[in-house]
Amino acid sequence: MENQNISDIIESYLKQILAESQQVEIRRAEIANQFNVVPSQINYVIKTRFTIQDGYVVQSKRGGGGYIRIEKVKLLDNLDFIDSLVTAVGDRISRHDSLSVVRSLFEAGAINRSEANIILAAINKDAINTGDRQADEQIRAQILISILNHLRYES
Amino acid sequence: MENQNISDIIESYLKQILAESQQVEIRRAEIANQFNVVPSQINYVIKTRFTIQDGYVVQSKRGGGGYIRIEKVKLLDNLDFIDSLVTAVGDRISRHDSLSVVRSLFEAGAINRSEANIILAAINKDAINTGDRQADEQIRAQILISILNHLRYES
DNA sequence: ATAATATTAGTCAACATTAGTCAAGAACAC
DNA sequence: GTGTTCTTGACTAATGTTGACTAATATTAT
Repeated sequence: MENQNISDIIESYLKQILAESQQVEIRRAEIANQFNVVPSQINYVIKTRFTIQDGYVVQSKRGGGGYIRIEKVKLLDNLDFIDSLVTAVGDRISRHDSLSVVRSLFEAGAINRSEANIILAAINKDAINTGDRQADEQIRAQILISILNHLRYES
Repeated sequence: MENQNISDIIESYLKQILAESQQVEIRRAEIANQFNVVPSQINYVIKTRFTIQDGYVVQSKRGGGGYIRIEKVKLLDNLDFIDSLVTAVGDRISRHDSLSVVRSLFEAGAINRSEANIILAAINKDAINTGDRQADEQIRAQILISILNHLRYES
């Protein structure tokens, strides 16, 4: 049933480690070799699956002894956390990134599963579809920010 | 029963799988090839025969390892009620009228207070404000309908 | 110390691989 | 005949893969 591409597999591998450890440190070339992909694909995986919206912070160093370190971010108290999400949303946000925001809210305990699902219904493609992508991304951002601001005092 | 068109046949094929499994995941091109139709016909079949009214939720992903996943969901017993609200919302809805819709949902027990508040945050003036009143009313309608459709089933 | 070289990771654009949309015409039902 | 449903394909969009080139850091040679 699971029809996975290699990026998904690498993502799973890293998240499996992160499930038991606060952080994971890799050598890019080594992982690339292990999964038989070009090194830059590791950057792609990180860029698309380990963003701050997803709750990860990435640090790296080049040169001899270089590394990429992925750290699962500790959720601050709710207010700072919501601030950081508001910043992350900004003036406009893609559908993909907005999913990460909702997931982060859920994982932080700011919303429960049914609340998350309602928010997802409010920002999905059926809900926001004016025909102008940029307009859609702006509306999506405004809705998310309105909800985030509501969550500031509700919770 | 005799003269089934190809869309009906593809529908049967998928529903046969769904009779034994909660969900089915396909590669569009593969199924199209199997039934000797163009890929977009699969979209047609899904759009006309696997709607939320029928009790199906569809998700998909493009790119390498892409898929279309059809999930059979358990519909709740509030369908007529939801239908009536969807009709009431229509193509566009004023802010004032949308408050009534949310109130109805709350009073019917379809949502609790914090869910209601999230929905209100999603459709209030801060959230939806393009400068064009008619556009705002259309967006508000789409968001509400998307949420209403979500409330049809257990998730 | 400084320069040269080696060893890492980062960026970006081209290409590949999927699914989605839309509108025109065909087939069908009445 | 008319209106609806079905079929098709051209075009679009999203996502993934690859490799050439760049940048940063460490190590070695002088």
